[in-house]
Amino acid sequence: MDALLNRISQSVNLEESNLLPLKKASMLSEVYTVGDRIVTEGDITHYMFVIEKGWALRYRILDDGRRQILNFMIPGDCFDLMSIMKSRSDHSVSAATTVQLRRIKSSDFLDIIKKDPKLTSAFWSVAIQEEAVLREQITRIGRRTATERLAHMLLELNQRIARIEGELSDFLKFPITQSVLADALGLSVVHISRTMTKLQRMKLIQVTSEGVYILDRNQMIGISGFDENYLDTSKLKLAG
Amino acid sequence: MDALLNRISQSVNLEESNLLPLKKASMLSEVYTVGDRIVTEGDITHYMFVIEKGWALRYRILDDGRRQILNFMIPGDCFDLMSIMKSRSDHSVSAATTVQLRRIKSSDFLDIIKKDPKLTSAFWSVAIQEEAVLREQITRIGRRTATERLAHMLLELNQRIARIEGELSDFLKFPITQSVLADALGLSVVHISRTMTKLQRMKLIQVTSEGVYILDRNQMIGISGFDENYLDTSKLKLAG
DNA sequence: CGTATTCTTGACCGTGCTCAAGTCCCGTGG
DNA sequence: CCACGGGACTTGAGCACGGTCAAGAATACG
Repeated sequence: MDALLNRISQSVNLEESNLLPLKKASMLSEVYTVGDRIVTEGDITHYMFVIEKGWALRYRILDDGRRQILNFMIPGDCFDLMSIMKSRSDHSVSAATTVQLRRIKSSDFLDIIKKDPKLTSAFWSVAIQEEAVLREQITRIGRRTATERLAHMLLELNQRIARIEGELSDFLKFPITQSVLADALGLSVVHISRTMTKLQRMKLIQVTSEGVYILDRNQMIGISGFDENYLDTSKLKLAG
Repeated sequence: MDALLNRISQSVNLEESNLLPLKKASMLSEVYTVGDRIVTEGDITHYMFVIEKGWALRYRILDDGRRQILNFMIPGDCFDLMSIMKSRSDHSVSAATTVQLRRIKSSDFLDIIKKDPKLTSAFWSVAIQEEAVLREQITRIGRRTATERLAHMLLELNQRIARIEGELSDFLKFPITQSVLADALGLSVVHISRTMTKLQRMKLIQVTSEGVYILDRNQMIGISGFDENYLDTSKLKLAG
């Protein structure tokens, strides 16, 4: 429950007590390992999921096998909030690392948040952020160069991790292959490799098998046009 | 109110009576003309808007002037549902044609939909579709070629118009300059022009000053990988 | 009717792709 | 413990898709 609490209490002052009903109604899922599919395109899921541990990917596959990663999901991220409408999923979700989920029946979820305005507010905030992440992804792949895309993506993930960990670290633990990164950024694997090398030669990052050190954040921000206020929802509240 | 009614009654059986409270609490905006900004990045809007007439654009501008159109908004589309969280807008909205809006205070909107489960359901559905449109945009610009992107975009707009007009027409009234189309598809104006010409030479479309005739829908679908079930929300309902 | 914007077309260029070979790393089995 | 195999990453060479620049035509607008 910690992942969820951390996530949604950024924008709304929640107590453990607000989460109790969710906790009761939800259960931990089996553990998924790398590559396991959690949701398949076309499915109707009857659950809302929260990532407790690990990273997951939302993606679509085109007829000829091309893959587009829509976004990365990290602990505290929720999906599919939209399952409460019983619609078919237009994309798949799979585990990028070992993943532990918490799941709650859509109908229970709906009942619970309807009864607690703070929870309603919290999940609206989650939905807002989800859309913001998608919009950022659109401008990234639509109008930025390869170098900008990569730097921007690393900064975004670094920042999103910071929000759940409570502090901004210069080390981004990054369990993602270059092949996944390529499909996220609309580039080829080869070009991702070259671009990573380029960023390292520029002394902006250092790559290890565990992740990426951000050596010069200011210059990274400069070349990528990253917005430091991105996802700053600390001052959100429900209209009324 | 017709635009809104048409839009949301696809997924939920709504009567005029469901909309009455919204009608009472909302008002028609002044008319915007081409290029007028409706929302500016960084604004906190206190209103939810519905497009009654005309087309609008959501977009972001990068520091050096590059522009990315996030999506096209047509009659019946709503924004910003998210204003109920009082967050700053991370993008701008402007009129692509003469635009007439209906606006309703976020707080009133929230009160009204909370009282009517059908309305709650209807607007969840709107939010789902909004996200689906963004995801489609990501795969389009991330993993499709210029020709595929253009054909796919035309089919999407054709389909979205069909949903509000009630029937699928082979003529798409298209009030958009190639410059806007370029910024939507992550391409240059010059390349949009060449690609339109190419589609015409292939006898897939015919372009007039008023819009685009879709001459061979099947082949268009074939080359673009368009999903005909896209946004088919006719069977959605609220979990419970 | 003149000016500005949009669209078209050509020539050239460059970012990023493809193909291919080679290295590194790690897990598995002999 | 080493040999093997597979996946991930790197690097080079050549190419192509789409960008840029520029000039001219068409269209819209004041």
